[in-house]
Amino acid sequence: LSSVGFNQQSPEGEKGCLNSELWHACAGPLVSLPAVGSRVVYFPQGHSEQVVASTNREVDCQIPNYPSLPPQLICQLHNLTMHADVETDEVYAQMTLQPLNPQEQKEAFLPADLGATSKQPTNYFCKTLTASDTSTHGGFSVPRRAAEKVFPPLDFSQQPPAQELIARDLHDNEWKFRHIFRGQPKRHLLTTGWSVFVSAKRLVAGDSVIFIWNEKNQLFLGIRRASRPQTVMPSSVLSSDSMHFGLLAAAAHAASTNSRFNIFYNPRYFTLHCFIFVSCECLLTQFIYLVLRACPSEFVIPLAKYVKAVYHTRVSVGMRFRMLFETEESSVRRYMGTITGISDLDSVRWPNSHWRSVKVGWDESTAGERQPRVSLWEIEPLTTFPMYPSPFPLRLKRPWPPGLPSFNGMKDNDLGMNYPLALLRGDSGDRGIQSLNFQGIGVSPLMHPRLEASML
Amino acid sequence: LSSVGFNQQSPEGEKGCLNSELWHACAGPLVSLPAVGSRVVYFPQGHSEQVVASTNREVDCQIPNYPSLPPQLICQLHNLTMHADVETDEVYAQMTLQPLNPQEQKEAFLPADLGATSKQPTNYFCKTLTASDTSTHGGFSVPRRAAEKVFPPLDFSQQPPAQELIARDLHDNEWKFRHIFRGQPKRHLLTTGWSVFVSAKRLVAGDSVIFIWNEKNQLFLGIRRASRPQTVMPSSVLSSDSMHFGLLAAAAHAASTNSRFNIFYNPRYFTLHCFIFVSCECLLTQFIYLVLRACPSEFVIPLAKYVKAVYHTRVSVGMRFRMLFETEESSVRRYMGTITGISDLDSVRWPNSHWRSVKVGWDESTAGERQPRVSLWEIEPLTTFPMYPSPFPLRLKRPWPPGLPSFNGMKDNDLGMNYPLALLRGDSGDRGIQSLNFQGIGVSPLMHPRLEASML
DNA sequence: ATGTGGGCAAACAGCCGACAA
DNA sequence: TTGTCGGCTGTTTGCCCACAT
Repeated sequence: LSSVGFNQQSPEGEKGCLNSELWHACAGPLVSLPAVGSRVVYFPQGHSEQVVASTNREVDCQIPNYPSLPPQLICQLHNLTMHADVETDEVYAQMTLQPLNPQEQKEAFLPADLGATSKQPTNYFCKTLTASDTSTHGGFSVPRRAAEKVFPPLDFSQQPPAQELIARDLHDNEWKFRHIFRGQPKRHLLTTGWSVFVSAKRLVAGDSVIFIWNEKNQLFLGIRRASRPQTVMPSSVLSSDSMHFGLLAAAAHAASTNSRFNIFYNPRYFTLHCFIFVSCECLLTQFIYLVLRACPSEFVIPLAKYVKAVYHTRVSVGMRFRMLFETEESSVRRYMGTITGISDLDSVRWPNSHWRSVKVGWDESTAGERQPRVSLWEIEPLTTFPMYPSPFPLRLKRPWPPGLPSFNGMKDNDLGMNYPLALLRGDSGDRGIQSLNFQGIGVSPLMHPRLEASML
Repeated sequence: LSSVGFNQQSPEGEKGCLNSELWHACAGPLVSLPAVGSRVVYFPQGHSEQVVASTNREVDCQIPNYPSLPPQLICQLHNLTMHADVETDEVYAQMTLQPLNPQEQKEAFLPADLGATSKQPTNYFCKTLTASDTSTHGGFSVPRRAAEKVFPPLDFSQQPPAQELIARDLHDNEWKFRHIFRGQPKRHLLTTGWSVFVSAKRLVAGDSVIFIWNEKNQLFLGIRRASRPQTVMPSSVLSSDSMHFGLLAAAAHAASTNSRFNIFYNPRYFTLHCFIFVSCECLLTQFIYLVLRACPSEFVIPLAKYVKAVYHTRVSVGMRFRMLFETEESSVRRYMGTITGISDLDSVRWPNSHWRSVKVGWDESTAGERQPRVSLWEIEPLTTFPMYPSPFPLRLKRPWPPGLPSFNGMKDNDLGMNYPLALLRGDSGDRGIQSLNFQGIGVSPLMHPRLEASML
């Protein structure tokens, strides 16, 4: 009775039956989770970075070295549960890891148990909400192909055709919507029930909704907020210094006793990379800012991935590579770059760590940008043939306006595979948007002639 | 640029100019903070308890002993800032502590620098919100004496008398209310602006609002939620095991290097004490549950308080004592009990700790209840004369219903000094409420004859 | 194909005194 | 003294289409 009113821990966590497809859809296309039972590599240094990201506090005290804690621990993944924050619906995973003993460690390098599960659902759509979608004046405008693909078919003999949709979110809450096909020209709309959902989830223009239609004819829906982690305030519990002590001490203790420990992995805390381009259009200089989410800070990766990258891949300064990025519209793109150095990120505390040991330069960034660092397993070295700097990329986006999150002139397609979008900032103001905004249906983003032409 | 959108740390914390009176009013009458510069005693064990309370997770892994960490650290309090959670307005404090070196420790016991600041404001009122107060149908009914005491006087030549009130909350946000004196009979009301406040703070019936009128003729307002900590979900950042490692490692490191460390103190995470009574009324057995908030888990206390309690007070089993409690309506009450034992709470990990070393029995609880534990400095031993068990106390309250937080049949007075309230649960259902609900104006709670009669 | 806005009806918010506890 | 309610407006919500992109 001393814990009256404290039983708020995510109920879906207790049951452990959170919908995996939906979780992955919300986590994004780059996120894959190691398989339960497989061997993984855990990087305390990367874990530390995530704590910095989530507490928004750098460590400002002297944290001693933990001699028993190497920069990476080879572990057995005993348990993995997917969760979603009750307040914000932010997805995260809890993992139970057990460091292998020295004997097991040696054996670990022999069999390559590859095992990463990334069940991106097939029948789903993702739409970035417009001002109309989130206003109280109306409902939700469903992209036609999306509605046809993931909603149950309407009875078109009715006038107008309409039905009730029931969808479940990550917490297994039920949401009911009236789905109607009307208007001139005809279109799919969600009316009654939509605004309740918008206000309950506190959605604003720019956020995204995801609908999934699975094999069992069940409908699910999730949300992805527009790059602003909401919680970012564990405050009042533990100082960020103590948190860093905590993760190091927990890992060190587990390593020295070969016992299990738990970590939380939040795939939506990305490493942000910033690209800046200078191009010329309409005889006016254009500055193009591009902020991309790289692979999330994966501080637990499959052992096989680590072994392959560290022991079976030869990298050297000057070598060219490709790397996957998630765009603001949540599709995947590859960017190219060159390795400019290989060195310790923190040679004092974490000597000989492979975590972000590779300094890189991006083809598209100006020389003025500081070099970001990546880890070996994040990049795909190109050894076959050398490439000269590629033409300017297409997935451009200006940094999120710090104030209100309103959108103008944006276009997305209807199935999550968005087409390129270019927003320019420069002397000619927003005029450039018009000339670059297009729908590249059936055209490879890398090959779209119009944008390439406009950039050079 | 890698921290785009992450600057959400409480702005008032940066400036450090949060209104102290308001903070204390929200923290409650039992909370006092040590003075900056003074010497305090820090209990890692108590800190641990607060982490358990805020994460709602017991430690389920084996945490090793930290040999360099004694059960209590004598520290210098270098810095103390008051904060309020941006989302929930929950108050908390950050303290910077520096363990004294052995030489300083010895000296510490000589001069008794007493120093606890508890600036409970004088001109304030606290009202528990009714269903009418929080409904969208109307405004806020201001208790007459409260309005006269803390609101600027109305111009009664107007018909009806009305004015605009501007009050600031803990985040220095401005809230405007129309204050009007009307109705038949006449009463003070807050109308326009009130519902905006209620929905912005997500207040429900049972929560409390506090208005303060200070010497500079400024009006402040704060809230206190009805015993349900809202956040309780640091989740997704660090496992509770790691948090325990963290607080211990941080304190141990600071102790061994005599360096500073930071802690968060959340005064609203109380120790809940549960009292159960059995009485007879209307020929039906009545079970009366009483849940009280004890002194909060004060794991940082003034050194003088510690020295006095531990070295200058003689306690023994069988001794009677009094202890302060905060009631559901946020006034202070003393309850009496008897010391039933003195022993380590955790003799393995924290031998010879004074943290909750005193086992007690309460006069009002039945024998079936397990004995709670208190610390020496929380109680006030009675050495003058022995007392037999006091008549049943009056401040009764049934445990908060787990579901919706609705109130019925509650009465509070207008100045935070609430009068007794009795709610019964038993075979006769809620009928008992009627017979026990009263206003004891001018009657000492301990002496109210009607309730005493009804209980025995 | 789909975002926005005007028109309109129904629902809700919110101010008032009456009444009762 | 103050909590709740019925009565009564003014505002908002939310469904419909037209129109523009």
